Amino acid sequence: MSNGFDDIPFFDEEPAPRGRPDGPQAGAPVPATTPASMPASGTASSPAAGLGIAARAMAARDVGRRPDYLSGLNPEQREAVESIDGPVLVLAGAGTGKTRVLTTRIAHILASSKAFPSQILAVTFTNKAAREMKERVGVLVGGAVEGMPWMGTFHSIGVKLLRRHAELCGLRSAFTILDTDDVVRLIKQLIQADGIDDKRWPAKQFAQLIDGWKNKGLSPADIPEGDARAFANGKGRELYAAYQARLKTLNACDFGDLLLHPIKMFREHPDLLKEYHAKFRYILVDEYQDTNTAQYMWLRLLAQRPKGVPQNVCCVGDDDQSIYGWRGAEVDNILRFEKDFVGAKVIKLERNYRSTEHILGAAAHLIAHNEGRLGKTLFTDRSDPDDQKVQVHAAWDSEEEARAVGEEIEQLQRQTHRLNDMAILVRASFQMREFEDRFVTLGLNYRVIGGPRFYERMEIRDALAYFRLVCQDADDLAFERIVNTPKRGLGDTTIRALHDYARARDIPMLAAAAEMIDTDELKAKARKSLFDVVTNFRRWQGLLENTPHTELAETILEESGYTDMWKNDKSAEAPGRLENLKELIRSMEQFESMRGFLEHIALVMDTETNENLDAVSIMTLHSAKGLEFETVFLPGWEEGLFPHQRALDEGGRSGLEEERRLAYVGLTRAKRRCHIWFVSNRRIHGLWQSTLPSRFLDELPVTHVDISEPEQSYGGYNRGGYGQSRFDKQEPFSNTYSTPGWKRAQANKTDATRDNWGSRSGVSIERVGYGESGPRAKTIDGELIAKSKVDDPSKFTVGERVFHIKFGNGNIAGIEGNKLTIDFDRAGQKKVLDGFVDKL
DNA sequence: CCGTCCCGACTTTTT
DNA sequence: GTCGGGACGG
Repeated sequence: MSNGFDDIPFFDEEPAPRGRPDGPQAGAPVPATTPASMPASGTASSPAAGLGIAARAMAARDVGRRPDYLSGLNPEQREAVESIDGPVLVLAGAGTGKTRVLTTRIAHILASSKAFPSQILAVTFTNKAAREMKERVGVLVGGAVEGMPWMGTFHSIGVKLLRRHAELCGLRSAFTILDTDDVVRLIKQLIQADGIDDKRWPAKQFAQLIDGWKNKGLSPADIPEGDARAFANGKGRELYAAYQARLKTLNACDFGDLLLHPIKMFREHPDLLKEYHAKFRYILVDEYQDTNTAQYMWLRLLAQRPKGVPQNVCCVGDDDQSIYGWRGAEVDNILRFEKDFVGAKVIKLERNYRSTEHILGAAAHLIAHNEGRLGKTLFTDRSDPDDQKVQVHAAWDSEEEARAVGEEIEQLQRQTHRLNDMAILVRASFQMREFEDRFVTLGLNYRVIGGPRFYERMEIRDALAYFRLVCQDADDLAFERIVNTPKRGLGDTTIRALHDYARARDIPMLAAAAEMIDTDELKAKARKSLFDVVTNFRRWQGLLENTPHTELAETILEESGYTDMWKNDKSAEAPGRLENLKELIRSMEQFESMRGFLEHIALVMDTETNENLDAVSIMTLHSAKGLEFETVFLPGWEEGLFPHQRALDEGGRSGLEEERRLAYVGLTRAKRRCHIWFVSNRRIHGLWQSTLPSRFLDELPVTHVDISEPEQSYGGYNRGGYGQSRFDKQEPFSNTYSTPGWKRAQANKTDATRDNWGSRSGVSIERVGYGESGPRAKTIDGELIAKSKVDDPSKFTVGERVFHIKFGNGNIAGIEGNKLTIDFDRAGQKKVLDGFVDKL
């Protein structure tokens, strides 16, 4: 995937600033001496002098004694921590102590008095990671974390910069952050306003397009002509520009803008950028493999230094765990680090402290199938004959899979393993349901991580719209959301009239409403309702500064009739919604103002889980990154699901490699036990499909993997079901997809994609004994391949009548190796492995 | 203005 | 198969 860097003007085309920027800027204090020459003992010139007494005591204590935080680090980790000056790339494999290195490094910088806490820029991807970093740095350096305002996600730091300098980007400081939902609604309005058919050109799709452009750091003028023409009868660029203009009038930003505005601002105001150069003495970036182009540009701007001054940038990441390519992450960023930051030191962390040698061996062998990696090999000293190999299990269908996993979990539980130490990691969230159903039946505690989020609930979004409009009366999206919620007799007609009036005069809708009630353009009833709405909002806005925000929030929800609306609602969900609203108000307490709260809610989307309950975790592989469990279950290793068909169709080879990395992430979450499952039949989109084992199973090394025989299941490979996926050229799911998108994808399928399905002909094949008396499995270079019948002549003939346990009777329409194409009487045409059908 | 019915989607997901 | 959004009719 090309990222189009060559087209992007980078800062290095501008002259680099020379020498130290002028004296300390407003904001954080700057040490009087250059960091390099600063004495290591706390003197008047050390950062401690500028801090409070507690912090000073802390600093003195840390500086005065031997840094014992360094003990317990292995040599590589230690080097990563101590190489403070100049660019450093830490390639940290799974479970090699990445977070520890990052946090210890911060502690080390502080302890060496090289910078104030406020002079360290530490960026993460997720709030979860930011929180964890904060906690762990806190353990090391105590209260000094409080003085680290620049530790957070790319986006939260972006907001902070933007709030300070909003006017440089044509915004006011109280700007609203729109979430995806708002963005789509807004775009839809624009598409319709332009007279474009919004059926043919869905707003959602365009929102994703814009998101993609923003990920690449492209503003409307920069997008490739082809892209611009490809949407809405060629109006893509105009639409994007109109969208940006609209955001400005709404005094709003989308997530992409939180990065793009600062980039633009820094480029246009080099003096301002210099201030931040002086400020951020040390920059640390976590999960560097997940950065997209915009983040990369942002980072390079901030890391820029005059010639001769070291760029104190430390990026930590793992190219093998890059699983967010689909949302714009550029693995290239990490692969190119040494070129980008001249003189960079690259440190590999390969000693794994998490998993058994079997798990590591399996994971390493699997990931070795990827090209385009920097190449790390994890190792461990840990070797215990009792360690279990990675277990591969077969099941007839997903129901049996869930049942068997449930049994395994109960058995572990009987051996006094805690449920908290177990996780089920799925490829796609629809897989979760079967496990949930099963666990409900069993009475087994579970928690689903990453499900629907609190803030996405209707009542929460409604309430937030009220709050947003009070804080920022240009927020038309909020206005439109709640102007008729609860019902006030302000329907489409009224809203359209308001909208037109507002747009014609370029004023917010709330202001338009205020004006329109004095005209006779609206019916008396609507006018009265609107008058009430406007006076309410004016009053609430008046209360904003001097009323405690939780109290104000309650007032708003009461006076607007919103709580009453749910109190009068007889539906089953109503009490829950009221409860959620209470919860919302409660959660506001920890913020100092309503604005602060709104910002938090826009940026922090995760809901915390109840750690006290002992429960099995169920989550997607994506959300499992960064976590670890004693026992990990990996169900659904079937072609089409994992690797996912769409990843293959749309991503080609790199799509497949990303799926493989996902598998790698899954395996490396396990500390001691790892169970992989595949099934022969899965219901997808409501239809039963016969499936083939994932090619990733073939890529596991025999030495670290056991195949456990299903006792009496239909679909064990004893029946021949565990077929030669390596040689498989069919698309197992193809029969079920009939959507236009799917057909398009099929039509566009490239040869490159095909190749990935293809054989590895030329690789030597040998037969080795497998297990004691179990079935014999083939291996390729020490890999499993399924028991293969590829050489056997088929026992079936075309036209023959056969029976399949799930699909019933049918006629054989074609034979390809051991795969049969069968026209079933009821289920239509399907491809099935011959092991699953019987002659009639 | 509200409710019902039908049609389409349906990988992963942060911010 | 199931859910959600949109269109249309009462």
